[in-house]
Amino acid sequence: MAKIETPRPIRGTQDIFGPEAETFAYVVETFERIRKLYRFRRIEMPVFEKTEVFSRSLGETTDVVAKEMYSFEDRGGESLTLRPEFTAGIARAYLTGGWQQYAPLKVATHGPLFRYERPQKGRYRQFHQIDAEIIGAAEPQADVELLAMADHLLKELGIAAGVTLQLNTLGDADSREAWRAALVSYFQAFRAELSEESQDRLERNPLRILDSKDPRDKPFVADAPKIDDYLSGEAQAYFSQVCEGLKAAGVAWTRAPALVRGLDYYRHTAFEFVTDRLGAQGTVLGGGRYDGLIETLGGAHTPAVGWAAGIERLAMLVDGTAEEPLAVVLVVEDDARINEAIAAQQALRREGISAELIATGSPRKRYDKAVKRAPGAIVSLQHDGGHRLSGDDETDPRISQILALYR
RNA sequence: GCGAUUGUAGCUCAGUUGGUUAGAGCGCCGGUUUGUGGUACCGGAGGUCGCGGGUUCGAACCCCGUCAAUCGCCCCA
Repeated sequence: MAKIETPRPIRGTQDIFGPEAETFAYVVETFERIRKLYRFRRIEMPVFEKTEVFSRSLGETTDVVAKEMYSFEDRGGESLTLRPEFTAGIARAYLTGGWQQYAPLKVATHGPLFRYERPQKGRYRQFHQIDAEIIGAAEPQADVELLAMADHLLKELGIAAGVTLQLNTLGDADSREAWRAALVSYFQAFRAELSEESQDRLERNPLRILDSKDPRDKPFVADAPKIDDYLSGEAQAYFSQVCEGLKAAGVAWTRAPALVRGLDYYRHTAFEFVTDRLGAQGTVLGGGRYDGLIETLGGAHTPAVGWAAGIERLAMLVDGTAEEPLAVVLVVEDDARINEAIAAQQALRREGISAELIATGSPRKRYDKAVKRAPGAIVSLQHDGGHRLSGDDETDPRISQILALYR
């Protein structure tokens, strides 16, 4: 048989193993615990949807739709897309699954997402997020609850130090539009002095100029019109209720007037938990209120707010989570005793004591292998029919009891 | 799509101004030590030096191309 060249993994995918996989699981388990505490209901979502689920909601940002999504045709010629985010799919399910009856609905999920991007630190083509949404709640308390949960989660994960909550409001639809118009006319005046990217953004996505990294843009950004001057009374009241609620909940935050969302369906609250420990990819958890989204999918006007966080990025901030220590290693020094060892091993495991068996390779080396596993106790089954148990004083007394049964 | 950096054993890395059969540690396999908590000794297997081309008497090393990884730009729903 001709030997083939081993297929390479797909760019931007990862095989997660060992301590990293443990940390990944730790993040998910912690999220599950917190989400139950806040009474968010678990949902499971399909990994792919009709392309329009995502393209409709993304609207005019054609770059994203055309270049950043994993889209393909199925055998029936229908365009499908691997989900690049949770929110649009959840909004679709809310409409097609009759979930309106549960409104206001608090839901949470996690799993893989796919974006066709060049991988870099903390950014992969298949990546994983945890996600929480409140659908059908228009009041600022919903924003507060979601933010409090996020803050709580980061603290439980032990990564809150060095992470700050940046908070902004985009106002209601009118406020947002007025601000946007003011930004466009402001930047238009300096057009030629802006970076090429920002000149481009002026047409496509003017709000994005505010978080340009180009030093040529920074001086103009500093003096750009502020959203606060364009907020309607209602929008202002909404934002201050969110701020007051966060204060009551004991959640610290800083105002980030340049924090924006590019898509039109975002309203009011926008937020990101940011760290400086992850290089250029500093956002650890982000979200906001998307009151306009569900309408773009053909539903009734439905207020909603949510956030998502990259599991990989959270895991990078968590101090290494070690694999659970191994309780017992059984060393078979006499091959005739292998079945005796298997029986004892299973008995230990049924008692909830983790156990491994070493019975391969040079008999002389087996004990050394056991030592390297760093178990709580080593049991060697010897040629004379007896066994020797070594371990420290904390060794589980059940071990001796169980072994006695399998002499 | 663009830029920078890096590709040598399963892993982490040496490898001199270009010079004979390309090295170490760890891991793996075997032997010695009859061992009681990661640490000893001896030996073995394992390498198209990312891939292709070029320069040269001679290339892991220099040049061109290509692929991949990492980090950054763009984008960030």
